[in-house]
Amino acid sequence: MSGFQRYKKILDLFSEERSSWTVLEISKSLKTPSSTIYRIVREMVTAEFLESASGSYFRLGPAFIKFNRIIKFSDPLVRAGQPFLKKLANENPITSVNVLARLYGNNVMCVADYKSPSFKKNTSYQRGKLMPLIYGATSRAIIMQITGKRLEDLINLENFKSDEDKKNFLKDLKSDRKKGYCFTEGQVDKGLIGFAVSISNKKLGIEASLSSIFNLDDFLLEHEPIIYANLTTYGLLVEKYINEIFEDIQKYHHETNSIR
Amino acid sequence: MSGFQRYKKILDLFSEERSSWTVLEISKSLKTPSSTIYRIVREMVTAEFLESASGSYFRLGPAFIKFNRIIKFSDPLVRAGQPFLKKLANENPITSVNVLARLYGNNVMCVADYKSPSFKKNTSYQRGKLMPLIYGATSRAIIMQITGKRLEDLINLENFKSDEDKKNFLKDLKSDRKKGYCFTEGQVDKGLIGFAVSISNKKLGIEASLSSIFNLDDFLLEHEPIIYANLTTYGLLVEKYINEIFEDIQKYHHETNSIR
DNA sequence: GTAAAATTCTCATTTTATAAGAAATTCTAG
DNA sequence: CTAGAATTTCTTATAAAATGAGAATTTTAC
Repeated sequence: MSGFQRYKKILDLFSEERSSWTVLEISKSLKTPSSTIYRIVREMVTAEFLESASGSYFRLGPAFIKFNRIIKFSDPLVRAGQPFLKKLANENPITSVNVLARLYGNNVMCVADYKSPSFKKNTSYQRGKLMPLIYGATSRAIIMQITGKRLEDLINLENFKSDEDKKNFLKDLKSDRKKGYCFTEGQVDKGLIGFAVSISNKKLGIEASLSSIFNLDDFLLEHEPIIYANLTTYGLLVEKYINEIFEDIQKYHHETNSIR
Repeated sequence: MSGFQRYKKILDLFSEERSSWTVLEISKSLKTPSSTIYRIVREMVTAEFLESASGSYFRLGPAFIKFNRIIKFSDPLVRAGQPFLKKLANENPITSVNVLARLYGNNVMCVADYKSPSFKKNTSYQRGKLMPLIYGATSRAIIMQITGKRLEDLINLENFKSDEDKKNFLKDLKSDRKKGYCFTEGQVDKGLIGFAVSISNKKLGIEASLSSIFNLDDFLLEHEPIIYANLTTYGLLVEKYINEIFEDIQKYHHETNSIR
């Protein structure tokens, strides 16, 4: 355990299900002497990445809330896409959850979401949540823009039920790429269906998707063209705004650099 | 520069105004050789605390979104208070911004906010934003629950305009403590007024506040008792829920510990 | 008030980080 | 496609920092 990993391993213990740990628990879990963990935890408390709670428990610190905010207000994808999610929800013919998601390591992470107020069911798509790479339209619209060795590497890390499954997945990917959008049914949450389009910006290294999720029960075939049209329109709009934000950033850096 | 500080110093460069940096810029800014920064940045990219953007720029990584989510769904204060903010907004006699805030080092940080849809002005109170310790009702309701040496230490770090100012501040603090709530006018945002009550839980180490912010123009004296009653009621309710969450956590840890 | 638990401290030893420059890779403009 | 520039990684001896066992101290709980 060295470098940043030393700290990361501790942070990775914290989850929604288990959000507070004592030093002794951490020490056992990482098989590291408690005197060492005490020192590291103290450092992280100073930096506000951890904070002490009651008992002798520690939990994630407010630094995450602060940096999350900075991302929310400066990340080009979130900045460009967030404002459109509500509009998309309002224009969809039936009640929906609308999601911006992107690649995060070997998973897909939701970075912004808007649920119509009338949408009842809980979905797995909420900001900050990791999603499987190979299930759901949201994820598929992201990987369908990746090709070659990179795609191969990503796919090889996944556990397909069978070789048959893998073949089908790759075939679907191809046809979705041609169609320009994805559709899946119940792959992530039962009773829900998803439509998605790709969002990308090479210069900014953005590989993402915009998706709308509906209750299967609400859905009629006649809705499909409207859903598709909405996603396509807003998808392009988001890409356009990402570009504008990119140019702003460039201009800003140019200015700050020339001043120096 | 050693330990976690090594990493923290880099992260602290990133802000809403300046959200992407090249290695060379970081290197200059921290007066550290670029070969060192390259290594550190690479580590942080692997851990997803940074990510590479276009050009040779780096920005904050998705790890913050992930951990922020875990906090949002597990932090007792946020979990207990978040659901009441909207209710509070709806029961207030005039349009409002409603905020949960807590101590964060030597500042106050907003950890949850709900703005009535009809509230026009932008306020400084948004989740993740740091606020001054000595201005605004939101902050005052937090420090008014701190006493003795701890209070002294906190206050001594602040720059008061004059000794007179400091005296007045301490006097106001005393009288607010007696009244049980705070009121300030235009200390943070011009044209806005704030009311706040304390939220605390010793066992969980929570020193926080619940506040409602209004447009001065909308406000009539007859609103005051209603505002005060709402804040007090919801403040107590939030504290009650924090307590319940605390007991849940205790039970959970008791179970998981006895299993082992 | 006291025993147990939590936390900090000490220090010899091991491990890791540092930084200068070389080497390799990636980008860019023609 | 290619040369040159910019970016990034690698190599290395040396300096610096982390480790962990156990003692010492502080805090907590009853």
